[in-house]
Amino acid sequence: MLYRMDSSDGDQEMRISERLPDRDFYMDGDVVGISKRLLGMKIVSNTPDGICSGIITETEAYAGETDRASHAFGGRLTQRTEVMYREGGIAYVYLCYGLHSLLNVVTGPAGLPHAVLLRGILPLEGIGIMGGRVKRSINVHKDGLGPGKLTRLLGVGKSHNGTDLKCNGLLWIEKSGLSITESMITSGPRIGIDYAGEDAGLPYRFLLDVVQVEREIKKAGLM
DNA sequence: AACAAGATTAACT
DNA sequence: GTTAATCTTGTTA
Repeated sequence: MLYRMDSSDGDQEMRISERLPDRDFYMDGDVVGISKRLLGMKIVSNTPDGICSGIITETEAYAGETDRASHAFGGRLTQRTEVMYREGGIAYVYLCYGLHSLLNVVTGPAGLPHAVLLRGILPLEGIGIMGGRVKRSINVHKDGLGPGKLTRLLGVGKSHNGTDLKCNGLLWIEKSGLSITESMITSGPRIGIDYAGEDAGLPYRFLLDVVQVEREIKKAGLM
């Protein structure tokens, strides 16, 4: 499948498949490392409304059975967590507080229930479609921040649970081509997991400096 | 079968 | 800063 990048790229046209991270990218057992490497990549959704995308700007690592904040803590293998135990490179979507769909990237080999929660995007393509979903115009600096807000903008819901993110189907992740350095990343404790006891303080939340990212986006001609 | 809690958000005071 | 909205899941009985 071919897909034309926006006009500022002139006649540059590239196969999406060349931008899809390979299977090995998701198989890494280091979920913290993947959480950082996902920053600056592009998440894309394809729904009947059209294509929407955003640059991933905030992530959190959930380190499987040994992490008190993880749904799989203690080896809990249930209908809900079963997706986390599959091979990396698929989506884990669940309903939080009965209201919000939260989107995770499952990572690691089968049997290792690691996942990365996507907490923030900088909307890129399909901003008009996103506006329709929230019934007002989009503020790209605010409306993509928050795990529930991100899924609403992208039109992601429980039906996306288990979706393969390694292929361009309904929901996938692409390399953006942006050059992200360690100096653009800050880390801190995860949000909303006070119940996790001693693991609540782990610095497993990662944020991209939006100012620097936008500079990169302009440099790369994505905006 | 019943129940408490939750990886949140928006709209309040 | 506080609170309502809303429902699936995991746990306990």
